[in-house]
Amino acid sequence: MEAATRVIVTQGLSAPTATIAQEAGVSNGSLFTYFETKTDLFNQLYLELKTGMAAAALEGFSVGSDLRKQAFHVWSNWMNWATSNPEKRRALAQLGVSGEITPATRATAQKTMANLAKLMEQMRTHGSLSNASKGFAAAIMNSLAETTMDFMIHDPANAKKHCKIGFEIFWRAIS
Amino acid sequence: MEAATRVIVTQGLSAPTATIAQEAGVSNGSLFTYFETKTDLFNQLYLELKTGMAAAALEGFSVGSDLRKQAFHVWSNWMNWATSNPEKRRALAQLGVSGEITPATRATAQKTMANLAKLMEQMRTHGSLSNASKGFAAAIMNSLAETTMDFMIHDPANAKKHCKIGFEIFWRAIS
Amino acid sequence: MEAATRVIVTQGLSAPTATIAQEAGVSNGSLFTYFETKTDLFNQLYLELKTGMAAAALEGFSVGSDLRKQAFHVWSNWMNWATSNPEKRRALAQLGVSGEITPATRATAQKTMANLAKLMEQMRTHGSLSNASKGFAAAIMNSLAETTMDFMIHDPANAKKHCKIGFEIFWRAIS
Amino acid sequence: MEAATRVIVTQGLSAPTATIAQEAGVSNGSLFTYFETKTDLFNQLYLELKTGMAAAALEGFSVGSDLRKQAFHVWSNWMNWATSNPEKRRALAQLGVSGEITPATRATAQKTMANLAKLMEQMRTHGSLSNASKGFAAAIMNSLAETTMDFMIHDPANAKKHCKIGFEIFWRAIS
DNA sequence: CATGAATGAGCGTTCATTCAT
DNA sequence: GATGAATGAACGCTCATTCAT
Repeated sequence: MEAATRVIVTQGLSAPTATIAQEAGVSNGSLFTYFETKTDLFNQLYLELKTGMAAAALEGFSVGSDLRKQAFHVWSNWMNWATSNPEKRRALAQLGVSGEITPATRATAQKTMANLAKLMEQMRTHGSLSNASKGFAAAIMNSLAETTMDFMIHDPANAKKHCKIGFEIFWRAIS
Repeated sequence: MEAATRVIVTQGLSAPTATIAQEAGVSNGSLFTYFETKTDLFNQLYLELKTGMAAAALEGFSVGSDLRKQAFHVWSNWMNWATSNPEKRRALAQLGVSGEITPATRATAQKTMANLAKLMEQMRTHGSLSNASKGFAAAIMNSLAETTMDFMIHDPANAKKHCKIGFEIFWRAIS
Repeated sequence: MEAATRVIVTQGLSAPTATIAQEAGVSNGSLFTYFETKTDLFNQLYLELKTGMAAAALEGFSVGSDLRKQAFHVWSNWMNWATSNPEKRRALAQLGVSGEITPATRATAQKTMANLAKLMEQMRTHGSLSNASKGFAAAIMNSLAETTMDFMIHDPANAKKHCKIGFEIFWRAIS
Repeated sequence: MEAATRVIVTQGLSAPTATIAQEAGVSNGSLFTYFETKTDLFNQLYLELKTGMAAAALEGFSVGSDLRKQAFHVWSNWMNWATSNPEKRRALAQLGVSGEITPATRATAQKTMANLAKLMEQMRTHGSLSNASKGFAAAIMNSLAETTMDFMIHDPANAKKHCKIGFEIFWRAIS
């Protein structure tokens, strides 16, 4: 999985399976002992990365009274994960738009983000997004987070500043 | 170009050039009379789509006193273009993340969006994004617009509603 | 023809017909007004070059008493042609080994060299090659001449010296 | 290699790699397991054939007092190799003029012929070619040998006679 | 289970040739 | 006769996948 992540980042999804196997230190044939097809590998990887991302975002999360504090906690975790794992993030992004990921995989991935979704839903109902649909609100929040990550990774010198400004925009947009 | 757009949407960027040629009603060889390579085709298409999108967004735009009105005009145009040309939008999205588009093409494309960028910059300096960098602000605006488009296309029944809500979020985020 | 000669020398026989047409200043289609196929062009060119070479070699040739003088006259002419027309020579060489030249063309080409063949035959019968077959003797003479040409063209500074030494070897070999 | 030799002789260097693979009894893809490119195959084959030829020519060669005997020994070996391996010889000839053989390959091939070159050089310095350059002398000797081979293969009935006459011409030319 | 050679379908691109204008 | 766009067969090469060892 790690090898695949690295290779996808540097070579894209069209990278030969042989390259991934080599990067992982196994023979090209062995790769197919663990993954039936290349697509299967991609789906498993997508799931693993997404799950890892969700777990990281929710780490240390506890339901509390102050929604803004909860939100900022998760936001920080998320940004932290992104800046600490830029490769995973890029691989995940590539996989997400690739057309190789089955609806089933996407659905499973959604489930691992259930708690995140719950928090978002809370924010939606308590703020100005209440008349937006659930999915729309979540997508908006997600896109603001992703954009912030992009800039934190792209411009690490000002990462902290971007993180803070990003959250402020986020909060203003939804509250 | 139209054929390529259609094929990219249904089959992705890895679609055979022969398929694109067939869709265009010409022989596989003829495709290379017009485009030196597949990559060249993709770059030209990207430019055309992006230019078309920018032109659509700015149609009927005139500098006025009320920034919100200007913004809403462009927003509406943009959403209109997206819902009227969902295929172009999807193809453009795929091309944009593909790694096939050269920096030169991206730069040229940026130029066609100069007026859009100017408007965004105005909004940034006159609102709460003034301490965000220019690029960051533009990316935020763009991502909100893209997310809104997604939902308008995905859920056409409520397109108008999404459009309006999207703009409100947008305006709240930046003002 | 001239264009084809130039292109063959620089690009080889696999050069596109379009390139030859361009070099000749006509459209790719026009080439096929004059030559039915690429192979046809090659055959006609081969014939023209070979004929030209033979004519050059025999220029000013007159039957006389001294065989050595006659031989040297032809030899000099031949070497002169080769050094003055290195491109023609190289093109001719490429065509000769190409498998594109039909037996018919080769036969016709032979006929244009009839006088040269006659002289060679005279030399054979009057020297030590008399017990060699006619074709063998001619091939030997030819190969010595070709080798000498190669070195005259390759090392133009010593062209004259190579020419003289080559002839001496030639004369020693056959007399 | 053998398959390639056979195919080159019958179809030329422009023969499809698939044909060579088929002739070798492997799939078209497998060919590229052994040779990175078609050009690479040609270069390796050239080297193998040239090395084989040199080895055959020098077989049983020992430095002795009589230069003529040494020369005739090598000459006989060489002619023998040529008549026993007409396909190899034709393939080698085609490869040699093809422009696909890199200077590096040619240089390596030269090294395998070092002993042959040494013998030729001895003959040059001890005979009438002493005022010819080293390369020129070698080329002359080579061309006489090649011409003789051609006729031995072309007219097998008189092969022995051609061989003997060829050597006599050769010896007369250089001594 | 690991290996890596073998497979062969598939793709981007080329180019001799045609033919409507 | 000249043009050059159109054609489509052909080719070199790649790579996901298989399978004997």
